[in-house]
Amino acid sequence: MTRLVLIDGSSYLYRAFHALPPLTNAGGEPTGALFGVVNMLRATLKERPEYVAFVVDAPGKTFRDELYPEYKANRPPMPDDLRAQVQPMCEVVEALGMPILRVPGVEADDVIGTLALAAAAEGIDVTISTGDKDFAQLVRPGVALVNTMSGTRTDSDEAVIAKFGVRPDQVVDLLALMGDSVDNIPGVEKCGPKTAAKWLAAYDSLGGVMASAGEIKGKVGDNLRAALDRLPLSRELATIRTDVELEVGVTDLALREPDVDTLRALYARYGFVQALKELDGGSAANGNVPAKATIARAGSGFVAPAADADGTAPDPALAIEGRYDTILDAAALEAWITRLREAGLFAVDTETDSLDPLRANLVGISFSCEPGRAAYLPLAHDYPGAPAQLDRAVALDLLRPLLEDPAVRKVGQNGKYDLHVLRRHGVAVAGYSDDTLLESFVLDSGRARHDMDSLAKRELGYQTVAYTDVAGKGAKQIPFSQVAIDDATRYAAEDADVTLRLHRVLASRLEAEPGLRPVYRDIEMPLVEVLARVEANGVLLDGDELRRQGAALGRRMLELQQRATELAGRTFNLDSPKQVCALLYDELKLPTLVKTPKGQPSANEEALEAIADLHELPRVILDYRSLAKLRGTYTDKLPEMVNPETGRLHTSYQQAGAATGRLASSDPNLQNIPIRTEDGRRIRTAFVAPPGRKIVACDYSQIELRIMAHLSGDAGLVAAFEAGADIHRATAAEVFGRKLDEVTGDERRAAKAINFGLMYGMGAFGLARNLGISRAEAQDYIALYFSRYPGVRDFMERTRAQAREQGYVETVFGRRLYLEYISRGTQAQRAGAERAAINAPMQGTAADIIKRAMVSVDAWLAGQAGRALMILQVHDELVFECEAGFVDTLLAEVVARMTGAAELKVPLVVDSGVGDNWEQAH
DNA sequence: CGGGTGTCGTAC
DNA sequence: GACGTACGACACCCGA
Repeated sequence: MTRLVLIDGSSYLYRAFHALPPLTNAGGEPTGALFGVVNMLRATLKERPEYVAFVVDAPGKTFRDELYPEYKANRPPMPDDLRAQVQPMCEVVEALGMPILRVPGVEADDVIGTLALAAAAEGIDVTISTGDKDFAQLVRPGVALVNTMSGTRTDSDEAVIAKFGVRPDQVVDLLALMGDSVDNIPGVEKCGPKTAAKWLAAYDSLGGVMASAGEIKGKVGDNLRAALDRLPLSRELATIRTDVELEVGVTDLALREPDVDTLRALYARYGFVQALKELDGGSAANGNVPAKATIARAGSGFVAPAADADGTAPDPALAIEGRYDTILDAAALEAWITRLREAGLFAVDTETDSLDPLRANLVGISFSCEPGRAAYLPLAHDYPGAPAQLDRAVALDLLRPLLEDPAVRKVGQNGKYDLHVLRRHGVAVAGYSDDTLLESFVLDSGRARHDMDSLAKRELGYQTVAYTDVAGKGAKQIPFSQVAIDDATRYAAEDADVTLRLHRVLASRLEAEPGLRPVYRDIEMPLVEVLARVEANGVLLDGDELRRQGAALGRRMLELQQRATELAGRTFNLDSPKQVCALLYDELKLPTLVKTPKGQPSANEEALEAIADLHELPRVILDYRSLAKLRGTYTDKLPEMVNPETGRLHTSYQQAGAATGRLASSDPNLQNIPIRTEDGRRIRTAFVAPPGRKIVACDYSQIELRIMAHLSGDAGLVAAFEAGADIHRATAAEVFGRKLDEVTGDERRAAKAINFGLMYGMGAFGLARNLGISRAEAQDYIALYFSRYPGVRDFMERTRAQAREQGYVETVFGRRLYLEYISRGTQAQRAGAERAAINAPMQGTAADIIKRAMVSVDAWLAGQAGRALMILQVHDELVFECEAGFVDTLLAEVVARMTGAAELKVPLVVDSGVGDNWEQAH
């Protein structure tokens, strides 16, 4: 299909100017905005569209100034440093072969709008490249928006709705209601995107909103009525014209061949190293940049500060002056490689341009094999005036034998990240033997933070250079590739240096704890690479299915919203607990039966459920909320997170995530995908296997209760599990004095609540609330339970005592959880610590067991040539993607390895399922 | 506009 | 005060 890309030049120039630091080239000319725009243009041209136009505003007044003299009156004049970059920008655009359009009397927006619709009408695929949200009004079949700076694409009604909460044809209405302080367009006071979208959802259009202005209550309603006269004008100002008389047509906008010589001269003049490289076919930069004669320099030089009063006393020997090299040529790199190899163990750290290791580009690597001595190897620093660096592929080829040698040990801080990055750049690291994050986690889970800055402060009394010190923060943050190499060396080499020093301290502490060593060496370290593989495998997501579900949920939400408005007699934000409380309790005078932890009236599920018999509204809010949750957290978010490189969804597992030893999952969290309700469970149908493959799910049956049986040794509980009984039914039979087959549904439900409640340290109060019975009855149940399972009572008492005496509790495999508040702090804090103490051995042992199973299963999978992949872990469940013909083999092997991961006093049982998607596999 | 807090809700 | 471990969405508030 023929493509046309329309670039909103003015928008990018302004955005790049504000987003990037005030860079200059060697001659002192400002280049920051130019640099941003050039990078954007290079990215755009990679797609080689047939037609392209770079559209900028022409000087002079436009029809909008005629309509409204105050239009853009608040705009400050263009800063001189930006103005100076306009001409160079046009030269680069010309040299790249792009037509530039400047039309007097209208704005660039109107030119873009007109061309976009004209081209789309001819069947051309139009992409508008802009950072300006106003263009969402133009989205329709054949017209898409991209924002190259943020990497977002808006190409459908659904995408616009996801972003703004309204359809493309409602965008101008939304903009009119909101107003725009930058362009000085008046809107409705206190009406932001949320309020405007809500009104438009209820009344469809600006006309509808204006006609119903009388119904809208509150201060914003008054503001709306005050603004009624102005709104038509605001709407006109916000409307992008699509009928401008133009002298050019789409066919005049063909992309020409670039003028390479001119480009080379321009890039060299402004110091755009990366762009130059690309121009010359990706080879190292040539004579236009300083020759690469630089040698490794010693001594960026810093002195570690003395420990702060609140830090533990540092070993003075550690506070030595660091000597950090920057490696810029092959000779220096080879010298370092020799040094690292001879050391036998070294710390390594990668620097990249993203927190997501599955998207990050490698910018540099640092090493250290001796405290205070480290090197940084920059590979892709790209800013005006950046020195020539070793070619990334060449440097990695030199490093590969070292990094892939299992006999040379590597230490990292959260090395899973670096393993991912290096793997994606063609290096399969071997010999990854130690991780300071995990050393700290195993030594001190529960009491301490394990990030490098905290560790350095606590263990070394040393304040590291913060990332934000070199890269800035918030809107001013720059990618690491634009950090000056000297600053980068100071930061990155220090990371490697500190990692190595931390390892020395933590490894010797670990050495002194024989009970903890196996947890670290046999469970956590082997798991690092397993998790990296699981994350890299990812899961295939049916994004269209989720988008369909999201749209359906949206329709139901709209109905509920309208119903809520009727019942309330006014509009309100259903998503705001505060507004819901004001409405239900202040206006409708419903009783406040539940309070938040801070003592305020609550609008949570329990509270609304409690008043659902008194009024129809609480039920509507509850229904709305359950749908809003699914849409906001899952159906709309997950498809956005699919990795474009792999086409799959990759979570990140935090190995030091939960103090008990459990993993945590994030970005996205795939450990809390719904399953309990039908609407929720449907989301799992979108976690699919590709053609010819199946999803296989294997989960431990009642693993924590089995561990409770093991730890307590309670004869009754152990016997029940050995008999293979339905444990909740068996508990009910014991507690209520029934035969197994006489247990009623309610009795089993109560027994289940007791079983789970006990594991969480719940008391009579909680059980009563849970089961809707009196506290006295709940107390009776618990007493009865303990009389039938006396071993469990003893175990809990023992655990509490151990926690108080030692300050920690242990899992079956020796993992410790320290409980800071077990013998100090408030009464509530101590009670909380006791509950955590009771829960941790069970939750933590379950975590140990599945981690061991994962290591074992992964070792087997490694020999199966990809016929099956481990793709998810959800605390007691492992999920695989597997060739259809290999399912039986996989199941046999996985079940054996999961059940064999621990020898307890009761058997471990694994349930499994197979299907085309995760829902079916249950 | 970004960070921090509060509230709510999903999983095991 | 009263059920353990997580992550994350949205609203709201504050300060730049």
